[in-house]
Amino acid sequence: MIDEPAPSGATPEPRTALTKGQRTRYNLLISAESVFERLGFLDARVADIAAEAKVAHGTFYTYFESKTDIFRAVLTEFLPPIYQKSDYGGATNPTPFQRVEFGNRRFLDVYRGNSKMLALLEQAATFDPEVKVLRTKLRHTAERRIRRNIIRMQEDNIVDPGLDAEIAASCLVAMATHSFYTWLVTDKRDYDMESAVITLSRLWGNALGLKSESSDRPEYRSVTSTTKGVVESLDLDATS
Amino acid sequence: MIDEPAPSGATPEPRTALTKGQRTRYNLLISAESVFERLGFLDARVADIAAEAKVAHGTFYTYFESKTDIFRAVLTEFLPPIYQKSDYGGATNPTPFQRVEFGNRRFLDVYRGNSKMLALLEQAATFDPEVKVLRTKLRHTAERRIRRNIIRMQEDNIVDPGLDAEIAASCLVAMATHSFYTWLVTDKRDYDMESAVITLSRLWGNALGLKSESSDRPEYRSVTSTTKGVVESLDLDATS
Amino acid sequence: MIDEPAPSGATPEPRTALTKGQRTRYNLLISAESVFERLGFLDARVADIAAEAKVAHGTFYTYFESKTDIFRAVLTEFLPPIYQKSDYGGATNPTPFQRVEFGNRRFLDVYRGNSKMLALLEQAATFDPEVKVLRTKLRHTAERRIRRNIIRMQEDNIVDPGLDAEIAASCLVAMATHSFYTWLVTDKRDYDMESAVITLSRLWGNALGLKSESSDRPEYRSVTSTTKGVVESLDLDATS
Amino acid sequence: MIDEPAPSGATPEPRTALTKGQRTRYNLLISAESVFERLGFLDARVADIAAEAKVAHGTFYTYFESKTDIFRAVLTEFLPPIYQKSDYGGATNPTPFQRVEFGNRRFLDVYRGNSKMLALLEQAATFDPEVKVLRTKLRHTAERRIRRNIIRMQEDNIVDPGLDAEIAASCLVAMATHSFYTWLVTDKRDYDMESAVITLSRLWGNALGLKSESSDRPEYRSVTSTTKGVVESLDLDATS
DNA sequence: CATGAATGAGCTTTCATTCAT
DNA sequence: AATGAATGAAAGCTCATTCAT
Repeated sequence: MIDEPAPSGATPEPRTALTKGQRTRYNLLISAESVFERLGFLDARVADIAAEAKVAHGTFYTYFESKTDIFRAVLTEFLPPIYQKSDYGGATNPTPFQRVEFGNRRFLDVYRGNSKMLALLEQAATFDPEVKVLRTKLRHTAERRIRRNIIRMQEDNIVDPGLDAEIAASCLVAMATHSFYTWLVTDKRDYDMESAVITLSRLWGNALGLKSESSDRPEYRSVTSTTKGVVESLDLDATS
Repeated sequence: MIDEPAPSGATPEPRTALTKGQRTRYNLLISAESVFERLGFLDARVADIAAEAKVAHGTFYTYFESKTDIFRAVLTEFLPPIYQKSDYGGATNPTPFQRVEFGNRRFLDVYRGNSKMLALLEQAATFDPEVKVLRTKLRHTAERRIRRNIIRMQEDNIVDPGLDAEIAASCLVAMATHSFYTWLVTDKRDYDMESAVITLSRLWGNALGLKSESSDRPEYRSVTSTTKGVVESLDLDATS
Repeated sequence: MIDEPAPSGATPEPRTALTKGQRTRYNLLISAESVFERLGFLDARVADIAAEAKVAHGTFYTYFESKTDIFRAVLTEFLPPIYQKSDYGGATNPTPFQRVEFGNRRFLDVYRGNSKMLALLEQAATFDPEVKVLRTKLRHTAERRIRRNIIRMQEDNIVDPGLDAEIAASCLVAMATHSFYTWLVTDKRDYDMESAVITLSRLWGNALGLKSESSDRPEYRSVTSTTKGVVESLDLDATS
Repeated sequence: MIDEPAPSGATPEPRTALTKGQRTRYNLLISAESVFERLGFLDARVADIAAEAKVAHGTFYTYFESKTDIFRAVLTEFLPPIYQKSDYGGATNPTPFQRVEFGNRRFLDVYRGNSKMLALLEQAATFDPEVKVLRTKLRHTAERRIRRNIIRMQEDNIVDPGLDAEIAASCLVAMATHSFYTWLVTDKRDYDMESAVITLSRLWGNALGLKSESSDRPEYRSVTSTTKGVVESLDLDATS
């Protein structure tokens, strides 16, 4: 973030010198993302992508087999980074409630910064099996991490032990992702996102029956919002 | 087949005698539903629908303006009934926890019986603005009802008063609908749905900080499942 | 032939009233034949065929699935008639030599009147498996008939009994068809076809060791040419 | 692989040391033959040939002007040798019947060993004028030689003098080449080739009315098969 | 109302060939 | 000579929609 050469949004800049071919491929990817975001998958034409990348129509097919192919490439090469674990300096000993809120805030950032891409992901998942698999994989990764956290907290006796950890994880991920998806991607609701994150996190904590050892959540008062600390619980990095 | 409207499953049969034109229109609707479920919106062709309805290709356009038109008609005329309020006989004085569980069970039934249609709804909502509006309306109706219930229960002091009722309603609807959507429509997971409903309901109740006057939820034990009683909290009927 | 409405060359005129669709299909077939003959299979474009039939490009696909499809249709619907058995009035008791000559003369007529089509058949057979099958079928039908005649004549003791009838039939059909093909289709040689048929027939008769009971072939003199009588030996009608 | 031209089967190996450029050209030819045999002319792509020769796509055009160009080169540089006169040691004084059989046997060998190439030759001749010329030239060479033999034998009074030598030669070449082509290239018939050659040769001899001075063909018995002696009658070498 | 033939814009994809490096 | 990226003309095919009968 600090010493990197100014990444533009979520799309990562290639780090090393590129051959001419790699450069063209990269330009096509960037152009495709732009065109897909502007027109959606269905209305986007290969011609649009090629034109935006300033290459001949046929050049497109030197690098990608089809519109679907480049679409998947955009998702697989540009999406994962937005889910990468981001460490955040000091923040010693976050309470469980804080961790939940950190996680949800991280989610908010991801949906805020990539709403178009995520809308594309959902759209394509409805008709492209491979994209569906990608989406399922991302979701599973998130669920797995949450599930582990729930189990650990159940062992620590600070979470309702009557909950099925796996199903609960699935439900909570559904709540967080779909809420943000609804608010930011499909419905464009004008909720105050600060309040929304706090409410969502409170529901989440309540749902688990979360009891901090040191009673970090004062009964019926808003949690203190902060983004410090390592976000672990919601890391969706598919490769981890 | 010839003199009977042949109702099937959730699709409502017309109640009164139909003119020939109405009959043809109805046949087209039924066929469209079948074709859309089989092929998805994008791969379905008007020709398929006409063929399945045993009418000439051109006849289609006597009744519907376009493929999108009949698609919307299928959704608006066949979907609403699946969200109809279903009263459930006796069941006197259900506890709040029971009501939550009843609601979620009703949700389960809806997703179980209409997974294809609901998948179509999601798919079409990603590229058809009118369908998107329809989906948003259905969701709002559900959220409104939940919100009212939350507010009422907050007034009765049996729900966490620190929660923003509107946002909480949105989150909880997201959790329930998206969980079922994931489990039954997109991922086809083999979770035991009985356990899933119970876990989901428990999370829901916990999230709200639900306290029954008569302590209806024994600490850390599964709720008794029943489908009797009137499902109010999740009624999505857009007309109500 | 006499009371029919002026058939044009080898292409048969439809006999009954045609619906609009059948008329269009027929026009496309006629146009396709013309275009294929003019440009060959490879250079012919669907657009050319549609244009020649004066229909929209898309109309083509109402009747045929692809260029290959209509090509096969042209061959299967227009070729078989050119091989149909043609009776030829009186000519009582043709001698075996006369029958051979009749057959070859019939062959000549077929190749003369349909050289373009037969060139197309050969061309397409080199890359279209179905056309190859068609060609093989036509050839087999011819071989079968010749074989039967050879066997019968061997039984009558007027043909070299040391010949394998099947292989001999295959060789003789190869000789006749490929000679005419070379002379008339590929090389356009300016041989006098009258002499050519006579020489070919004499070779054929010699090859079989043909001995007429009444010595119909005067030693070393040209046979009398005639086209009367029923041509049986070379009937290639695949349906018989 | 590196310092050897790797000759394979019928394809002639270059005899002298090659420059790097010549080596590349040769590799391209070998690769082209392989690719054409595998895919046919139409489906073969320049890219395939270059890839198989392990050179860059563009390098192809340093050596050949087009796909058609290298195709012709393959035919002219690799086909002629297969028609080379092959002397066959001792075999003193072959009878005319033996010579016919030798010739047909030689033909059989050629078609057996080069069916793919000969199929390609036929295919390309249907759409490439230059290849057509090549094919006609090969055929003419064969016909010329047969014609000379026929004339000589007619002068020797051992062949039917009523036959037009040129047309007869054309017919007999058609019979032999097209029979083998049908049996081995297009139809893949499972005739016993030994019997086939004998039948074919017998027909050939009969057709010419061949009378050996010393009656070399015992009435209705198979000729003795041998491949010894110089094959003259069917030598197709276009350069002779 | 029903028919079904006709329309044609619009998209994807291929690959022989060129050319700057 | 060799490279391999870039070119772009061409063609096939689809299918929602129209319309004359």
